[in-house]
Amino acid sequence: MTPKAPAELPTPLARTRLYEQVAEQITTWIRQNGLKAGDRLPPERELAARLGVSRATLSQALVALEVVGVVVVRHGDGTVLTGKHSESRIVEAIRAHADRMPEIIDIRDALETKIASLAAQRRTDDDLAAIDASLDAMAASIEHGDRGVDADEQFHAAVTAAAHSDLLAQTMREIASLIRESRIESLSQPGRPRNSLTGHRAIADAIRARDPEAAAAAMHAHVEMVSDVALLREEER
Amino acid sequence: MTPKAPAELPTPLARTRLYEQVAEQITTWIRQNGLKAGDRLPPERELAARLGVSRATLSQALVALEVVGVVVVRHGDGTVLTGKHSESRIVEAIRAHADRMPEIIDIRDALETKIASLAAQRRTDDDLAAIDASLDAMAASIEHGDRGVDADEQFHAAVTAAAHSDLLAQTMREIASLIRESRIESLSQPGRPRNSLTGHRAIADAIRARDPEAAAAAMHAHVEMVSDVALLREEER
DNA sequence: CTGGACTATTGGCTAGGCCACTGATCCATC
DNA sequence: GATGGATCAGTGGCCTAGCCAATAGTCCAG
Repeated sequence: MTPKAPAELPTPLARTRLYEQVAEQITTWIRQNGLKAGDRLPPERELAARLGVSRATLSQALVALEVVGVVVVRHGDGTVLTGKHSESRIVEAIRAHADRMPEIIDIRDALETKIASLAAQRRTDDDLAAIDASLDAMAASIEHGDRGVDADEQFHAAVTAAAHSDLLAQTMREIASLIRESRIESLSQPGRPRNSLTGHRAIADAIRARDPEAAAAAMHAHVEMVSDVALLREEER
Repeated sequence: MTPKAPAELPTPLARTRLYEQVAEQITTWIRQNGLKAGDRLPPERELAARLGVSRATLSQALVALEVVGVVVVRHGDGTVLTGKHSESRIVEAIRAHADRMPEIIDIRDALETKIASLAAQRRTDDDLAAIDASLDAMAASIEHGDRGVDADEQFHAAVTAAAHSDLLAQTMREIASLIRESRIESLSQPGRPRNSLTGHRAIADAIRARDPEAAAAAMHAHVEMVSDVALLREEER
């Protein structure tokens, strides 16, 4: 409604709570000193004093770390580190290694191939309409000389929805941010958007025909095509 | 080292911290009153009084809920709910629906088939040795009339390791607890452990021969066999 | 050598208080 | 009328001070 959004205002200024900073300090301290599972943090009273905060605030930070699974606080004993760290999250596991593009492609292939197959079996007419709509959007986007990143995501989201599996959708969502990176890379290649659109059409047709094998094959080929770029880029460095 | 573990001692007694109970109460309260994203929690002072805890404790509970992403606490304004809930975690998403056995099988099929394929391409001799060892363990286990649940897990873990993909391994780990349930079901069927062992041998042979397609096919058949039971059980109720 | 009592250490939780931020309202100014 | 400043009530942020409760180690009696 705002009459012409004014470019981009400074920034909403990300303000942090004290406990967040404290938690941050503690984790860096853990990393720097190379503490491992089973090691103990200093007593709350001492740690609070050293960090210059009250015990209450430190306690909040420990609650946060406990929820995330970095430490476990034991009444009367102390605060000990767990081995888990925050490794329970898939994405972070990868981000740590920075460039695991091949692995991303592996899992994407595994999931999307299955998703395509299921979509061919389970899709409703509405699902199909959504998929077709995303194809149109991508075609239009390319017409305008755009790369069609959004439309690309829209297509994959529509197919995923058509598979009617919450778990698969959930897992895809978890690695979505990783996939997005490779997606942008790929679509930046000259002529790639058009190839991608062709691939999408093949997948859509197989789903329309309710042919699981063809859908899986088409999706597999599509993911492979994308991987070319990503892998190439990987070797370049 | 303990001379003969004494069956199963009572229970370590799961003690909970007050803030956990408070957080629990708040979430149930949210659910019962059907609060949605954007709605506000009562002021801390009032809420603390109503729950019969101090503001400090309530604050800890709110930190926990904030870390999990249920609420966002705004200084000077109030505590508002986010729409995210705890849906970021795959396992919990499923546990909520309790019996999503078919979905678990879908994703297991997607991941393990790919893993088998990769294992066939990338396995080292050591990987193969580990896989063979798990087969021996399962055979021995069955000899003893056991169901071989542990050996079964060991086999799949060995294959996963042979795929040399941290991301896939990580994702498998995320849904491991869910798979375990279906695994126990399956192996409880009479004669099933032996069938399972045969399936494992076929997979191992394909990996030994470095034949990705055969490995994928064998794994797919294996997962399908397991699904029979699980799906059957699903229909029974 | 076992079992119980004691004690120092450490976290759990509360009470009460002051400060900082937010949003609404009102009003002086232009 | 619109703008910008001042004010105020409500709300969270964080602190101090203190007592309670659990733990683990020590020591002693049996």
